[in-house]
Amino acid sequence: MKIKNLVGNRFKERPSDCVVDSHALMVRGGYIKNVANGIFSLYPPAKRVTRKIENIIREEMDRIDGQEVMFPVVLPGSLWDESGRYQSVGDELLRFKDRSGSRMILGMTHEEASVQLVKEYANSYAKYPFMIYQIQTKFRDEARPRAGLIRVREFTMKDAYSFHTSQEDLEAYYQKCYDSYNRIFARCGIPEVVAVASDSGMMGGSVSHEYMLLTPVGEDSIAICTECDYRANMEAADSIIENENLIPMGDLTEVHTPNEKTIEDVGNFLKVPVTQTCKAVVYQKNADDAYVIVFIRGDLDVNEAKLSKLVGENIHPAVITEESGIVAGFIGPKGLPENVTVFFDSSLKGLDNLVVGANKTDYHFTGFNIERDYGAVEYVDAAKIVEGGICPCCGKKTITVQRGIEVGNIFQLGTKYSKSMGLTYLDENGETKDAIMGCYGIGVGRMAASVCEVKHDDYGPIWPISIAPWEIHMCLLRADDAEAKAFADELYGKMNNNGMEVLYDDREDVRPGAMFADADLIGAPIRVIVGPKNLKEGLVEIVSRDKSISMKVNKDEVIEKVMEIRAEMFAKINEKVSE
RNA sequence: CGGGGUGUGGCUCAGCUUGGCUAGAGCGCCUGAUUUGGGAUCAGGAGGUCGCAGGUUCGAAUCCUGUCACCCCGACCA
Repeated sequence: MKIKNLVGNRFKERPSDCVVDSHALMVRGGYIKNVANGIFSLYPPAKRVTRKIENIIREEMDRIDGQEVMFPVVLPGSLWDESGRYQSVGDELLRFKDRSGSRMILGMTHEEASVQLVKEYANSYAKYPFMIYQIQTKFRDEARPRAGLIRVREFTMKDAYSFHTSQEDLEAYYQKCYDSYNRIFARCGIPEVVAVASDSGMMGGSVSHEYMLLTPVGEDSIAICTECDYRANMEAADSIIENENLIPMGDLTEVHTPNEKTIEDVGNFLKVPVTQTCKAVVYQKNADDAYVIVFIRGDLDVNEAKLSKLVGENIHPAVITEESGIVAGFIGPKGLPENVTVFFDSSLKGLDNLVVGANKTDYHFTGFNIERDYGAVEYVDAAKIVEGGICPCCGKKTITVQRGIEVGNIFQLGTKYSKSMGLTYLDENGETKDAIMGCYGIGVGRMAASVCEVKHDDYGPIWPISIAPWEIHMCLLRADDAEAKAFADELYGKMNNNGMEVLYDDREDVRPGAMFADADLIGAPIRVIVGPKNLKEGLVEIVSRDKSISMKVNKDEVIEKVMEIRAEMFAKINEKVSE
């Protein structure tokens, strides 16, 4: 491929609306073109990167006995009625009607389609276990796409579905997938991706993991223990709080706290540490539904994902109305209206001298003791884990919170879809059983952007050789020099004949600086520079994009040397790939 | 969905507060010349109904109203 024929412009200046580096570089490098909010076209370099990622994924899925299939992008609403998700999923599921008025959807995930596909086939225990996967376009009508290819509405995803006859078999396969994913990320040049325990959200099921690439640009917060292997999405992380009573237990006293509404204000006003206060956070499902109030230690935040699980449905911060009988800013356990559901977070356990609201405008209680003044309660875990908090695994105060991009996930679905959609089989005893399922996803475009995000410099991406759009970028510095041109053309031909992937820059009238700037944006790991000056001495320059290699070699040994460097680069990547 | 911001040639932006002749600059693009080892120089040139629709006005990129799009924060999110 000659760069002069490459479709797509490269830009010197950073587009003003790009916030993250991968987005800016992929626009500047002629990788992507925005079509609509969260919808992109890919230029050849991006397509070449994603194709390589897809091929690595294919090889690894096939390695764990996956069979590639293809589901439709457009699915009938009725199929999603069967699982109940036509109703239960929110607006990110794009619903529309076809010409006959039938309800249709754009596929955002394919559990339903996968069950539909195998329902007739998988009617006997003898057919199990098996896994099917596809690499295909998904559409999710995200509320807020952002950061280039990292969060989009339309994207390519590998999604896999496994089917089993026992939980043990699912777990064994889940482990295989877990390992397979680590191999995929290592082969794509990002072995630093970590698996974290996660909340399974709308997918349902019990056990699930997310694969996170740690970067400040990431959208998810992850609790990581610096001592042991504990890693969990903030949404799923257990919060453990040990309390000490700094103030001796006193009598319940109502105090006047005019206009002191936030718990920090009240604490300051009463000169009580915020860790000896109890705040109330009010939630509800919808605007007209009953209130759910969580009491939690004043310095902590409620984890809404965990709370939703406790409540059994998705809840959101509530709008408190006058007629509700709830006194915003002065809410306490004592004297609440009857129709509210109350939770006590375990962070309050063991505190016997609390400051709480008195359910009366401008009044709080001091000396509040939950057992004595309210009654026995069952504490729940509804708090967000905090930096420096206690590790649920090793018990030390070693939790750090980092940001990450979710590049993949795996779920043990159980029988959620097989039960609702009637995927059953006959076991050895002729009994009808529900199939047990797992599902496994990887976002291809997001992965490309993520790699760019963690492997780049100011001038462009530094692609790992396994997914680089081209392995070799050859610059001919003086295309007007007949001798140099002849040599470079011949070298280009030979490299092509040797099966090497070369992007050849033989543009005339382009100065070296511009050529190198383009090469930096393309980000090929190996650069071959042919120029008359070196050629006079029989030399050709070879450098690596990451600057770790810089050498001049005899012009007759270029191919040999490049092959050697290429092999070393692959070897370095494969070192990190576990068996 | 709530809050904030921005829409001016392909890209980055100025001009808008305080309305006024043919709407500017840099980059990119085309032609020619001179150049050529880290984004060349000179000369000439193409390209914009200032997001769109109304309104105010003798006159609107500029003021008002509406609308659309995009970006950021939040909510939401396999």
